[in-house]
Amino acid sequence: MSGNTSSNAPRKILVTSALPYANGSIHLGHMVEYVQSDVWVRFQKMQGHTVHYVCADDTHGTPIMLRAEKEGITPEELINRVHAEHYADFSDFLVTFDNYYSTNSEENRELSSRIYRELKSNGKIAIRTIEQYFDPVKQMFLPDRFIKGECPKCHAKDQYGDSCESCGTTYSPTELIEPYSAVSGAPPVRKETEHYFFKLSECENFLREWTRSGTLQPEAANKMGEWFASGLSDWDISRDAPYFGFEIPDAPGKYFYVWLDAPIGYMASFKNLATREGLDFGEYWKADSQAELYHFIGKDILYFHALFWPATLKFSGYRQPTQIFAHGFLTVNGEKMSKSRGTFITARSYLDHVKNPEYLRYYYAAKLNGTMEDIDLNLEDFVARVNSDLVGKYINIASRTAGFIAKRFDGKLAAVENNAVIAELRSAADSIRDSFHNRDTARALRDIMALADKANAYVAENAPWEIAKQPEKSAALHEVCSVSLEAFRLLTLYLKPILPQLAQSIETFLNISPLTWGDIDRPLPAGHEIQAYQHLITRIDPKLVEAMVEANKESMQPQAASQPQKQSQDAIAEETGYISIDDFAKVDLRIARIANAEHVEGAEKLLRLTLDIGEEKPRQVFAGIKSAYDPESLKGRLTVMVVNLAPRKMKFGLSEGMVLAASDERGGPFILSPDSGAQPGMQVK
RNA sequence: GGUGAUGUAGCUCAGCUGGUUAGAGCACAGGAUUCAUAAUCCUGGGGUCGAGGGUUCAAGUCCCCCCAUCACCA
Repeated sequence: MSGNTSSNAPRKILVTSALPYANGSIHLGHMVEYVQSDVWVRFQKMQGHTVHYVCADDTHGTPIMLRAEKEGITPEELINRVHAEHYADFSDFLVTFDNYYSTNSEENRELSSRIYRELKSNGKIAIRTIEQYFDPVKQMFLPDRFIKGECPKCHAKDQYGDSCESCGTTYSPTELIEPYSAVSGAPPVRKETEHYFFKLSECENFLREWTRSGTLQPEAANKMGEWFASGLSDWDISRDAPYFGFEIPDAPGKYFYVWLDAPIGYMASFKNLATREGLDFGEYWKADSQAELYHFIGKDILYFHALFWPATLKFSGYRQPTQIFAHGFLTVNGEKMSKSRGTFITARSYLDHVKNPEYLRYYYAAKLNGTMEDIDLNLEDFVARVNSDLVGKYINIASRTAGFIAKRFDGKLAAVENNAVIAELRSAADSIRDSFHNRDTARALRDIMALADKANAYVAENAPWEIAKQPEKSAALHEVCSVSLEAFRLLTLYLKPILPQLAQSIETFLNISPLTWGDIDRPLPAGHEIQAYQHLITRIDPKLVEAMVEANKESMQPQAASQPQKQSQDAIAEETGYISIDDFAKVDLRIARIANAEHVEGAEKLLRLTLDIGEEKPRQVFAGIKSAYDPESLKGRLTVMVVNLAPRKMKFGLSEGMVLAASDERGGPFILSPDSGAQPGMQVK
């Protein structure tokens, strides 16, 4: 995959990142991909190539429709709001799309319709009657994820229609026992309907060849082999109304399945950009295009991008992707992101707490190696690594030498010719370039940081602070510091795709124009004047990371059942029915002494309790236990109360907590009593 | 269940087509240094390379079989 690295001819490159679904926030798992592709794009731009980088929100489908309905807004309002959020998140992470569009656009409607018509005229569309579950209350067909029921294999309750989270079995929703609609709760009925299919089974020869032509990573190609082995079946590309999406031409009431128009959204986003900037759309998308097309995706959507997408393009007369770059998932502290552990961190939450997006960009880049392996965000390692690499090693080189240039040489540099350290930094350029090109930023950063070590060793060996004490060695001091800053300039150039903002502030500090790859051989000249050094970056305070994790724990409100997500990292496993110990710990239960209990005038069921839990002022709690207890008998008793229940204003006054009592049809309520020895205020846990 | 991948020092990871005493960074210990919002430099401890078989003169590196983790199964 390094075939093009040696060529310096300017190339035309179109890059995409996967379209995030407009049904949720961007989280740190998503950011892996956007950081990876943004770094690659910035690197290619530094090489002098013409690069366009486009993306869009993926806006269609049943989940969007239902979510908007639940919020009482139109789907358009929902996707507009989410689009703004997503765009802000990406911008603040320094991910610079040339266009961030929406699949719900006229360009996309036109392109989707055109492609469909081409597929149809090429005989690749079939219409078949299928039987599908239908929600009789909601009057709609139900996607698999919206049907729940009992697993046919392990008999776990409330499993989704496509697979069981308890035993891992996959099945079709028709196999579920006692299915019900996740939308209305009603038992779904089987109903026939006509669906449109893309005849993928006829594309096997083409796809076998295409996947062997260097378009995929070796691991991805292995996956493909597996799919070929099991045979390709036709792809259902239609959904019935009601559906938020594009209606299929000449097929009233039938809509394109979201996964049909989503990748076409890449084209539509580019088309919108092309119109705006006067680019030739056809030059990039026609069948014999010489431009290069790269898709960055997560391994979970390889199937769509490596089978459906190239086949769709091929049989509608367009070019196919040059390469598909799949990456793995993100784990946090070695585990799946988890809301209860506070490791399900949104991009916004990271920005709010840790602030600087370049720390995370650096850490991700240090982990990504161009394969489909998962990467781990170990939060302790994150802090240690960023602090020692960026602040300790890299920035420190400037920090320890720039002062002398200002103090002793009016900010002007000396010549740096024939220096061994500089020569070594330069000679690494090709290797670093290849690593970037191959998306092995982990290797690139290992090499770059090894060079930073060399530069620091150079500073230590030459001890400018020693030379500075000897006025007659002024020239030597000048040279050592100038060499160090030239080394710093080269390191900055190498790091620029990953740390664009920091690089920019260093360009200002060094008083130079924006660095490109060609500047490697153009050192800071003798007499060049630099700005006074001021701090460029600060260390991460581990407390900020801790606070971020805490905040994400707290923000886990028991929101109504989260919508199914296309992003498979969305920790659907949260719905197993169990709560974690952390969840339980949120309930602050304490032993309370009933200091007073009395009837409430006008209340049928309530008693007013005055509860002593060791606080200065006893709590007033209304409890619905009048039917079972005489107030006098309660006075002095110990019981258990929920202390941190939000105070609630009731008809008879403010209730500042709740006492626990048991009851069912057999009787009650019965309040709880602790064993003797318990004291008011003790925590129950 | 099938398939793909991963498992190397406390942590995060390198180890190309098998070849001398298995490496780096961080962390840790000792020393040096003090220009800078305490960083850096030198030295050191620490690994039966997931377990077990096998091939080979030689295996972290190839083969087999287990175990664990992750993912995919339209």
